[in-house]
Parts: sequence; C-alpha cells; structure tokens
Amino acid sequence: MSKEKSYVSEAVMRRMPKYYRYLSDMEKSGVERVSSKELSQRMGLTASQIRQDFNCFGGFGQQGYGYNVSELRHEIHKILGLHNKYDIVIIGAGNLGQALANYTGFEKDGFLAKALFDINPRLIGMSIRGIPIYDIDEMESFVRNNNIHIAAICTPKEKAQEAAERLIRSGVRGIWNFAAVDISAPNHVIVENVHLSDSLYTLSFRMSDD
Amino acid sequence: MSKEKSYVSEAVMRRMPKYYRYLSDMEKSGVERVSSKELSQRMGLTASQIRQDFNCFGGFGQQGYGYNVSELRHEIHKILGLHNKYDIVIIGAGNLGQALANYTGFEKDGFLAKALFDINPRLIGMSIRGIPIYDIDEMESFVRNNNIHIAAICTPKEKAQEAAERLIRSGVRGIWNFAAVDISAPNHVIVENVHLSDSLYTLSFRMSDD
DNA sequence: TAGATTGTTAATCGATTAACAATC
DNA sequence: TAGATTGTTAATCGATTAACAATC
Repeated sequence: MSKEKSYVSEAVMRRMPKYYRYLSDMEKSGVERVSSKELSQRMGLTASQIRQDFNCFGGFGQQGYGYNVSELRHEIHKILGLHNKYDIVIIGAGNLGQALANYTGFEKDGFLAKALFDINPRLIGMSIRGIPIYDIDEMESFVRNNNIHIAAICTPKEKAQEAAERLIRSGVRGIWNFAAVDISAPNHVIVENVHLSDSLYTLSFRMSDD
Repeated sequence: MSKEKSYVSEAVMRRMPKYYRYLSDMEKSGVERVSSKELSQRMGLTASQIRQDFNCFGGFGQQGYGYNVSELRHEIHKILGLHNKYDIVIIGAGNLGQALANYTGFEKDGFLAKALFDINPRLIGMSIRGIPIYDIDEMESFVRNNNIHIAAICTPKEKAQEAAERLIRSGVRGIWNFAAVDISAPNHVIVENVHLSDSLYTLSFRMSDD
C-alpha cells in the first residue's frame, strides 16, 4: 500500500505532525472515516493539498469513501517514525532542561529521557522524576554506553556547538536544539531547532505589523 | 530610508529573527560592515535572497560597500517591533510555565512577565523570580487592569482554547501558544505556536527517513 | 448503478535564484 | 576612475490549487 518514501519537501514534512494530531483527536472522539474535504475544513488546508500530501507516501484512501481515520493515523504514526523508541539525554539542567525532564507527555510516543548533564555542582547528583543529573564530564561515556539516539541541548548558546560536537562524536544522531544558535553538524546528524526567541520575535513582528 | 511595510511573506518573516541573531553576534564581535555575499556564507542562504529580503523593508545597504552591521541590526530590531515593550502573562504554572517565568533572557528584548495563573491551590500565592502566581479566576481582571498585551498559554491542551477566548475578551492581542492544539482566534489577534511535540515528531521523521 | 471521493495530471501561483544596470 | 556590491527586474524553480479520469 505504501510507496517508498523518496523525496518529501520540508513543507509537507512540517504538516505531518499536524495531521497526526488531528487524526489522533478524531480517532479518540470516535470518528471512523473522513474525506479530504472534511479534514481540510477542520484543519484549514485545502482538500487538494491534503490529498497531495498523503500521496507522497502512498494511497491511504479509497475512492468514494475517503480515509479510515484509525488506519490513516496509524500510517502517519509510522511515517513519523514513532514506532521507534528513542533514548534521550538532556544537556543543561536549567529551567528548560528540567521542564523537559519533568514533562511526561513524550514518553507515550517512545521518547525516553535517560539522564541530564550539567556543570553546576549543586545540581549534579540530584534527579528529576527519577532521571539523574550527572556531571557533564560523564556525558560522552554515558551516551556511548547507553546507546543514546537524541540529545536535547538546553545549554547557554555559547556552549551549544561544543556540546553538539562532543555528542555527535559519541554517537548521537539527532539533536533537539533549544539554544539560540544554529548548530552545524554533519549530514548524517539531524538537527531540529526550537528557537524560542525567534518565535517570540515573530510574534512581536506580527503584532506591530500595521 | 525605510519603505512602508506592505506585504511580507511568511517565509521572509521567519528569516528576520535569524538575521537579527547573526547581526547581533557580529556587532558584538566588532564586525563593522558585511556584504550580502559574506552574510550568505555565514548563514547558509544565497546573497540574492538576503538582498531580496531586506528590500521588502527598504534599502539598508550601499552599493560598493555592503551593509553597516550596527545600522542593519538596528533596522531589523525596529522591523521586529522590539522597540516596543510587551507585558506578558503566563497561563499555567506547570513545568513549562515556570521555566518561562524563570528565564530572564526575554527581558532585555522588552518582554516582561507580570504574572502566572493556575488552578492548582498549592501553586497559587507562590511566586517565581518575584512574579506572582494567581488563581486563574483573577486572570481576566488582571489582564484588563494591567493592560497585558501577550499571553503565553502553557496549559494542558484541553484548556487552551477556552483560556485563549477569555484572554482575548480581556484585551490580549498576542498569544504565544505552547499547548499542542491549534487555537482559533479573530484576525486582530496574533497566535504564534510553539508545538514542541510537532518539533520532536519532525526530528523522529527525519531520523528514520531512509 | 449513481454518487462520492480519491489519486494524479495540468495550471497557477509564489518564492528563490540569476542577471545586470545603477551607483557608491 | 575602477572595482565592488547593491537594488531590482527577469528567469527559474517548487509548491499549491484546480481539474478530472479512475474507481470504490
């Protein structure tokens, strides 16, 4: 049923989590089938775009019927790679690092925080929701020994690039970057940025836009 | 010097904070001038795109010379509306709400957290970095009386839309939404989303993409 | 079957890149 | 002045939308 995933544009990719959200909600509220038209109305997209998007990955629908919600949700779950389990470390146990560690919502999707790392001696030795905070000196061996896939970088921006390089050398393949810098990494390593200040600036821009 | 800001595409808008970041760094490290070519190399864009982007807002450069870093940074500062001061409330004093309140970095840009609101009686009455946590029942009057511009929504997703509606009725004009739902709002209200789970799903997608 | 809705091709629109005249 | 680099127009590329034959 599902084509090989050849090339998927950034634009399409960024919409997939949104589809997943809407379909999950619909499944939860017992909706069985949905047409591209109805989904387009719910999500504020065009039906055409929705059909194009899904057809990047194969034909999930049925002419005259539409899409089965559970089935489609499941397909997108697979597309997003959420059938995999990911072990995560959090670098920087400040406000944001701790908030991520405390948040339990990502676990149901298979993202498991295994440790935090910090330089602050007052934090080292503590733990958050059972997740230990270690000295940053132990970061590389921990990542290596525990086969960690993803690192969330929550350090000050000055430390982010160096941390990234050490993590990558230790085998990390994905970086979830919360520091306000662009991290450079080799092609086989995926960097996903959450630039909170960029986001806030954008809000400011649009609020003062008139 | 600077044109009226007529229409700026989403794509251009999303690049402005990045320009601002790079130019701020360059100014701090004493770089005086920069050409679109050099900036393009630093930022990983094309020189052409950079010139097009800036020309949405007016001619900031000089033929044969390039751009003056401080001046350009200052222009983008204005474009982003960062000369304004914004008073913020944070709705939901959980992990994320507390992390935002604790973070001091946004204050230098003029974003000032004035209060948090929660339903949890154990949190109400406490304060974070001097920022009080109030009962959510007081949210509307506080927003009205203190002329609050922006609300950061850090509630569970089930509560986000209702909170948004109450905030908007009370005069909020910008919503920084951290809940994993799309909030609907009238046109005059700007909604900026930070969908952390979407971001993580995207990372997963790209890591499993081969 | 007739109606509905997909999958897919073609048309349109918008964003990026290239080119170059203007000018510092 | 000559060289450099902008601002801006034209060309290209890619993404979105429209249209429709295929088919459930």
